[in-house]
Amino acid sequence: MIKRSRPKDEILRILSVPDHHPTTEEIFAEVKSLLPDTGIATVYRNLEKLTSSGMIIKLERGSGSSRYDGNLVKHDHCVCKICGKTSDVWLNHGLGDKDLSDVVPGFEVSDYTLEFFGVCGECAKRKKN
Amino acid sequence: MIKRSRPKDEILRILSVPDHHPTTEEIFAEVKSLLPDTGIATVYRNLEKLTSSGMIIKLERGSGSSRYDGNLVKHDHCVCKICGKTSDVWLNHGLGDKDLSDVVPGFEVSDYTLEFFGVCGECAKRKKN
DNA sequence: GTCTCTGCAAATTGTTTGCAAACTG
DNA sequence: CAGTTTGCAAACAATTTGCAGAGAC
Repeated sequence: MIKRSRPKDEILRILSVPDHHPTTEEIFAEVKSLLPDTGIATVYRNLEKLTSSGMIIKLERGSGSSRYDGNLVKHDHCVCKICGKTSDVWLNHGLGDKDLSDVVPGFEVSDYTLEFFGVCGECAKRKKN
Repeated sequence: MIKRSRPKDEILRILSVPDHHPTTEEIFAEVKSLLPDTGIATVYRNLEKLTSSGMIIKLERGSGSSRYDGNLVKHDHCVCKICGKTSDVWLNHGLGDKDLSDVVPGFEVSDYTLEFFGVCGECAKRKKN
């Protein structure tokens, strides 16, 4: 059974901002600014609990701190290779409707992740100068 | 300038096996079985060098050791949520042909990753018993 | 009251780095 | 021989865990 707590409420509030995909470190910093004696372990434990109970989505990063998404409606993301900034992408590629179960023979597929990699607007501008 | 070496050659040989996506640890174990005094750092350094020179592809895993792919032809993967086994997926979703540059406005997209998650045949069988 | 959640510190995991010696072209 | 690569050990970064006390239902 999952109980409420101040840190958990704050995390959910932070992740309710549209198109916002903060890293664990960023979430920790924001929670700590409001609840100063929050430990990083609490943030990790809450993010894990919320993810496994399906209330938020974990965006696993290859390197660096994981990011999280509070929007449960299926969509994709684009990730800046330079600063790591992650934004929502709403593309109709048809995968969302497709019956994933027979996409791969002999594999019970239940979900997918589509990520675009590139350079975000700010980093592109910075590179020019 | 990138020079050849026994460990590097072994890594490339291991990754030339079709539909084989070993983790760093697995690659290390296989190289070490042939070249017993290979250090793990050598494997990491070679994988990084081969990846950045475009000779192999790194499959970043959210958790656990990264996997690598020696097949440079663009394709997708499916990943077993239980054992981590990763297999090639050749699907014509049209993304490969699409001009990625205008998939996301204000974002210079240069590449994408599509991964399916589910349960592989072996793990499905094991779960039944 | 019971079971979950918390802060803290220590432990783990996957990866990277500094160094002097060995190897490659 | 100049520049790259190696093994080793130590350093790192992100995350997880053990514990005793505080908090939620």
